[in-house]
Amino acid sequence: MRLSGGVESALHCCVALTAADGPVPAARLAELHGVSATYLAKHLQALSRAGLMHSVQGKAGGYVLTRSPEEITVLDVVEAIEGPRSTFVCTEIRQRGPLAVSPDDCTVSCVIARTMTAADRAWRAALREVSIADLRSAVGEDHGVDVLARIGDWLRSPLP
Amino acid sequence: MRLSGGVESALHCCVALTAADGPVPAARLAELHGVSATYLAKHLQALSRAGLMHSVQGKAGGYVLTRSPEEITVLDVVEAIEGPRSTFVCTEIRQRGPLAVSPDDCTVSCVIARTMTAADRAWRAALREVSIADLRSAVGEDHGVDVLARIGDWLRSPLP
DNA sequence: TTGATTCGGACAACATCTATCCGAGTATTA
DNA sequence: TAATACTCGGATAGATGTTGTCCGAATCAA
Ligand code: SF4
Ligand code: SF4
Repeated sequence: MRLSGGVESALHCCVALTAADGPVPAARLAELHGVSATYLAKHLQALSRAGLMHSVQGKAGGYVLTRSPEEITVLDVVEAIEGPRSTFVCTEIRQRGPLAVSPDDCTVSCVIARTMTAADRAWRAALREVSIADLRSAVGEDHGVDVLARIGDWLRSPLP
Repeated sequence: MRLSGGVESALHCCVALTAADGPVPAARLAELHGVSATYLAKHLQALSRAGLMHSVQGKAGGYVLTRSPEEITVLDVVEAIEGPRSTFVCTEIRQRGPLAVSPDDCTVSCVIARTMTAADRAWRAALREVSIADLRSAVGEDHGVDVLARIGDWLRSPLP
């Protein structure tokens, strides 16, 4: 029950992309964050499949956010990386064993599944409340308002 | 990011134990639920280590709940199986790369970690609201009030 | 004292996550 | 226009954690 580490990288990349005007290659984002370039590319592909960003191929290509930062929630990123499946999967234990209840009495999911699903929804609701724009402004408050500008400049600067 | 399947079995066992007066062996609980006996034993050991139930060895031994069902929450069971660690682990990406922030500016956890931790707390809070007693009463409402009595009778009946 | 029965932790098989590689495709540019 | 350099994309191995199993040590009833 550990969240994939790629979620953290993906969120950082989304925030960094808000500071860039043009497309940014995956290799550049990986160097900025000090992570594996090839592995980060895999996660960026997942974000692209989910429609959060679209890729531009060719010499000056890279990734660009499709929507405005206010329209992308943390939940969108998490579900793009982890998949939309719920954390709890029911195996219908109540229909097994010597005292199994008949499938006719299982029209509604049982109380255990209901409890787990409710908790899962609460988790997702908390993630949906925060947008990439919120993250960006909070980063500005924590580390100075010019940190985004510095990131933008570094992304535009040519590689040595 | 899938919850361990053992959580489901463990919760069912806790509810079943509220219907039994004396200790119940792991093998009996496994047969009742139609799951692997040796694997269920592993999870019951975890619950025992967490102090939710205590084991009685010997001929008429088994597992007994230590507290009343009202005093055991679903969160207690989940944390006993999954471990108390948070779902999100921070790797301090902001301290890496060419624009790394100095550790002096990292006295407080960053906004991404704060968001993830808040969502994790919401998930745990939802699980803490439901007790084993709540599950038991809900099972009675869903499948008839006598289902608990039938489970208790079956647990007491001798093996063929 | 005997003996059957139980738990407890140590041991493989499987799945998932992590990390990597090279080919397909496109805008640049001479 | 044709060569070219750069990009993404999915297919491919390795590490980690989960699932499932086994047998020995301890315990209580007879
Ligand atoms: S969690 Fe609920 S629905 Fe799933 S097997 Fe258990 S009783 Fe059935
Ligand atoms: S910026 Fe936040 S989530 Fe990212 S590494 Fe730093 S503390 Fe962790």
